[in-house]
Amino acid sequence: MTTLRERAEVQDTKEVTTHRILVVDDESSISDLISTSLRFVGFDVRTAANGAQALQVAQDFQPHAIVLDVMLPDVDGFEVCRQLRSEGHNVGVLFLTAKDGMEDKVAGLTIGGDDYMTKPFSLEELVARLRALLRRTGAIETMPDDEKIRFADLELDEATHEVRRAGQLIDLSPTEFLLLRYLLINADRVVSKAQILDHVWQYDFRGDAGIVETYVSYLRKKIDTFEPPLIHTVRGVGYRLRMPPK
Amino acid sequence: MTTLRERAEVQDTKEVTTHRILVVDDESSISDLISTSLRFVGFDVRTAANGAQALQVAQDFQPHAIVLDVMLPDVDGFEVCRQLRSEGHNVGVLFLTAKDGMEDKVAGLTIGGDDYMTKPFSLEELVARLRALLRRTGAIETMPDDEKIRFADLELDEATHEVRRAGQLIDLSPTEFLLLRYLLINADRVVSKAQILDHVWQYDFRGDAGIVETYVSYLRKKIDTFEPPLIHTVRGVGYRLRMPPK
DNA sequence: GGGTATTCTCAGAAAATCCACAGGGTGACA
DNA sequence: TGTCACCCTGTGGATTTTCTGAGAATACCC
Repeated sequence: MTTLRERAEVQDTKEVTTHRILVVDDESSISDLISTSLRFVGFDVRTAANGAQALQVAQDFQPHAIVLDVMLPDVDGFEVCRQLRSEGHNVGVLFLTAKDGMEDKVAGLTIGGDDYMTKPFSLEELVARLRALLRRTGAIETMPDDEKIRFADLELDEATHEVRRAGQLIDLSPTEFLLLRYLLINADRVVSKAQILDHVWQYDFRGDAGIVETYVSYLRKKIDTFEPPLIHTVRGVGYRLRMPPK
Repeated sequence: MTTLRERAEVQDTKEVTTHRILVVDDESSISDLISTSLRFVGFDVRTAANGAQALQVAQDFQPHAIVLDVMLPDVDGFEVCRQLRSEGHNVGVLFLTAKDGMEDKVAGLTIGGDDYMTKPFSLEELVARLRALLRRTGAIETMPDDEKIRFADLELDEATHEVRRAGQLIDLSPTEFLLLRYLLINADRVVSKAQILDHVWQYDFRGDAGIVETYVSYLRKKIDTFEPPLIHTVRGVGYRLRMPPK
């Protein structure tokens, strides 16, 4: 399996107070991928490869949130979660599940402030969900407006998943939303198609980078029919969200 | 394989705190080319020819960044990277990949601040990407303005890929951008056409040096329509960016 | 189940870029 | 002032990159 890594961005959203995240997964490729990604956006990350280890690490790491695979070699994720809670750890948990029949079961078990995602997922989404989780569990105290990303007359609301341009509501598909979000987070800087692919698409996507062009085209049709256009292509390099040059 | 046709350049941007870079490639022609180039710009370079050696050297060299070919005789670059990280080396990696079937394997290379380039590349670009990598991984502490290179009323922004003359935005093609960047880095110094060719063009470029004249001409048409002209030719020697003598 | 939305591939068109080449300029120097 | 080497720049074709529409495959929703 490929180890994922690379590049440069999201300085904007670096965590101010560094939050501690525990990542629990027995596949090292996955936990590497996740922890690299989370570290990069500014979290303090520790990993565990099984339930026992998870409990142990949680004890002295005292994480603010846990990314927890439900399928572990020893006990399953739910059990780990239960034990943590009974030991008084009051942390949010983001469950990871394979894409089998389990989904409903997981959904039922994530009653509190918890959440779950099915593998494979996009790293952008992982980060977004984790932040939302931290907010819900009070680990991040948030101003009411804090969940909106703005650029020019463009506004993206994390909480409601609404996007507006010039006040007007715009309907985006999930992928379009993630792409726009990534562009917004990196507003004004050039991001390459490879970067976009790595962050917005599921980590096991093996297709061509041409898909990015297609989605940029979709996005333009939806948000850049307004004036002025905000999505600009930097030939040979990538794309960039920017205000019209003055 | 090409050797550097001429030496001596880029003193301006010598690293202040010398950064240690580990170059890992089994083709000695490539690793020579790279390490020579990096040493010139002021890095402290060490090389390794395979994965095992890389791990070993990394251990006592403690590099700030690694230039890592993914195709190695023993283990592949991804594995090397993973092992490094699991040993606690928290360094940025700039992967080098061949232009062929690698495309799908390339997925995920830009996740954690790392980057990749496909061979063949231009040395200018290598250095630029490496610097960006060091900035991202915090090995270079950066002022917000640090990604701009200025000379007179000329300004080149690495992050946005914008170039301005007298505040006015100027649109450059990728090669024009690299060329201008090279001239800017060597501002006030004469650079020969051979040097330019070696640094700006891909290292396997087999064409005529006359191409440099063509591109200088392009550049002049775009940035030297302003007064005063900044690109000066030093007959028989090369080109030089300079302010008009008063 | 059927209809709709979404994702992704593919391929042609359009545009930008790259590069070779060649004629005309220009500076250096005798 | 003539000559020569070097340099500038326009032309044009090949190549690369990007955009976009059409359609197949899939997922989602009622």
